[in-house]
Amino acid sequence: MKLITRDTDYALRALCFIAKEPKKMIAARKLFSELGIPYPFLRKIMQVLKHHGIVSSCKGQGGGFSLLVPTSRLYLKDIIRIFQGEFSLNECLFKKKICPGVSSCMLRRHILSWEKQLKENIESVSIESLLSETGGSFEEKKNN
Amino acid sequence: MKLITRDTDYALRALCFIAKEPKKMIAARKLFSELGIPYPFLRKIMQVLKHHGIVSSCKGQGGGFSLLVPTSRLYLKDIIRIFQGEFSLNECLFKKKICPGVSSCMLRRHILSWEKQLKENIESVSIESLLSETGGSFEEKKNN
DNA sequence: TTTTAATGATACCACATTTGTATCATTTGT
DNA sequence: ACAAATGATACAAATGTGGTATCATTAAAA
Repeated sequence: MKLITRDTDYALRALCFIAKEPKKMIAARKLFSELGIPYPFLRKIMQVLKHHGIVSSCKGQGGGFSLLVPTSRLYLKDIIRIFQGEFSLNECLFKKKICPGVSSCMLRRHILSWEKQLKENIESVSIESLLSETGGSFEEKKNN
Repeated sequence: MKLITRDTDYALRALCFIAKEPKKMIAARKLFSELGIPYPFLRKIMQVLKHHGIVSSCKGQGGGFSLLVPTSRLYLKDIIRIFQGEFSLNECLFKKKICPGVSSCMLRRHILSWEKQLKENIESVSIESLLSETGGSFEEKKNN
C-alpha cells in the first residue's frame, strides 16, 4: 500500500532541488543528472507541475523551470492531489455503491476516522518544512 | 489509495457471516447467495483463509467452512496481512534502495510515524468488535 | 453404488494503474 | 543557422487487482 506514488515522489525531489536555487531556471536535463530521475518521465512530471501553476517555464537555450509558489505555501498535500487525486483511504470501496456489504458498513466509520487523522498529518508538511529538516542537503546519495 | 482491497473486504464479510453460525458448516455456495460475492473469487478467498488456519473445511455434500479462531482473537490486521501483505505506507519506496532520493529521506520519518499511528488504529479492530457494532445485522442490502 | 454437492489445486485472463519511452514541433539564446 | 531547451502527444512495458475456468477429490445421500 503506497501513500506516495513515484511521480509524486519525483515531483517532490525536483521541487526541493529547484527551491534551493530561487530565481534561476533549472533545466530538466539538470534535474535528471542531479537526481537520477528518468528523463522523459521527469519531463512529463514537470509539464504537469507547470499546468498546475506550481512552476513557471522558459523554452529555448538557458531555459528550464523555476518555482512560482513560495515553499512555505507549497504543501505535500497539493502535490499528492495533483498526481494521485483527492486523498482517500477508501477509494472505490464506498464510492459507487454505498455500503455494498456489511463489513464495509462496519469498517466505514473506522476508516473515515483514520483517514481524517492521516489527512491532518499530511496537511502539516510543506516543502519548506521538508527542506529545513534536512538543512537542504542532498548528500544522501553518497550513502548508497 | 486503498486501505482495504476487495479480497480483504470479501473475506471479512464471509468471516462475519460464518461467525454468526458457530459449529455449522457454511458452504461457499451459501456465502455466494447471501453476500453476492462472485463465486469463483470467493472460493479462492476461502481456500486462502483455510491455508492460513482461519477456517476449517469439510469436503463433500453438507460440507463447507467454519471458524477455527474465536472472533475475539481474529483481528482485521490479520486479514489485511493475509491478502495484502505486511501493512506499510511506504512500500517499495524505501524497500530496495534505502533513501533513493532526498524527498524520500525527508518524508521517511513522517511516513513511518503516520504508519505507526494507523497501525495502532487497525490493531484495535477485531471481527468481534465489528459484529457487536452492527448488532450482527446484515440488513444493509435493503438500502440499495 | 451411483449421483450429487461440496472443497482442493491450479492455470488462466481482462482490465486499470503505474511507470515509464519516443517523436516531433516550437521556442530562444548564441 | 544551430543547439538547447520546453510543449504536446502517442505509445508501451510491468504490475496489481479482480475474477474465471477446469479438473480432481471427497463425502453424504439416494
